[in-house]
Amino acid sequence: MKQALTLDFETVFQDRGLRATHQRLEIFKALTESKDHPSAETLYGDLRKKMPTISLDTIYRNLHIMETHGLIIRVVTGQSQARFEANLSPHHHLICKICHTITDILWIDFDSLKIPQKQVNWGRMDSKQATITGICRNCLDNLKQG
Amino acid sequence: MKQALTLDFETVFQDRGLRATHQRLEIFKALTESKDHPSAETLYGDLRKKMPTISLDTIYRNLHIMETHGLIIRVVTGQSQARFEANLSPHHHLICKICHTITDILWIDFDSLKIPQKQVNWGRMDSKQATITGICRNCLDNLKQG
DNA sequence: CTATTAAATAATAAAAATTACTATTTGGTA
DNA sequence: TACCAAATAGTAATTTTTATTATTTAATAG
Repeated sequence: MKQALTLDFETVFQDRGLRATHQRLEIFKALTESKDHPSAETLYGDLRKKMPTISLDTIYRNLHIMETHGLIIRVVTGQSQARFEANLSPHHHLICKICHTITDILWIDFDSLKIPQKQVNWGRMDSKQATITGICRNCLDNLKQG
Repeated sequence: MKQALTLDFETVFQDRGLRATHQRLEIFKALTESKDHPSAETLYGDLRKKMPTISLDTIYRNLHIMETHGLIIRVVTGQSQARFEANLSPHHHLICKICHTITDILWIDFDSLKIPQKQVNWGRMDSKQATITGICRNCLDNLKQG
């Protein structure tokens, strides 16, 4: 079972002419297993527990490679740090401006919405995404207390 | 006419208990007059032509202050550089992933869309924004040529 | 199963983007 | 006109990301 999963990850890269290195597999696996849209720095911290010698450069390089190969998505935020996810199914984001938590949501009504007629000649549109910003319940509660 | 405009800008800050300094007025004016969602660095380059001694720190500090006072918006992008605008009316963005140009669009159908019922308890939602990413007509033409 | 080789990595440095520090200047008020 | 807190310029320090290079490793072919 676990063997089969590892093989899947390997072929994902090999099918694209990319080497299935240990670091690369672990970075991708971490992204597929996490739901918190980690930054490069966060991934670095997490992965060093299992691979103490992994370098931050390797994280950034592989995130960039996976992004250009469409294996992961760079989440559109207003933060300075870039955030990533491996969830490629159509979904959208709730972003808390206090704790910077990003929550995935489904929004079928938005997915089926047509882009305004006026913009059809803008160019090639690859994806449309909705971002809702505000303050999450948890941070709201903290504000009331403090 | 120009005098009246200057007075308006001044009261915008004074009403909020902020000093109407020359630098602050010029930064805000530059944002209200530009349509290209400039970054701090871009504003710095532009403003230095008229105010050679203005510092980058002043740009960043004032952008942050204006953002927290709701006078400008930090545009949600996938870039490392932050981008800003003073257009506060509801609108959305087309972002070219080649030249990073940001184009404003109106999208009334999206504006009137209700947020999924499932998420009503997430917290306090302040704004919802649609971001469409792709490659603009200009960059598409360049790709075909090169 | 070993040798080969180009791709990938670790370690480090550099660059880019943002924030902090401090002496000086300035806008608003008295 | 003088005062004073707020804001600025100049500089340094952080944070975030990308580049450089010697070494290691995955894929392959013998």
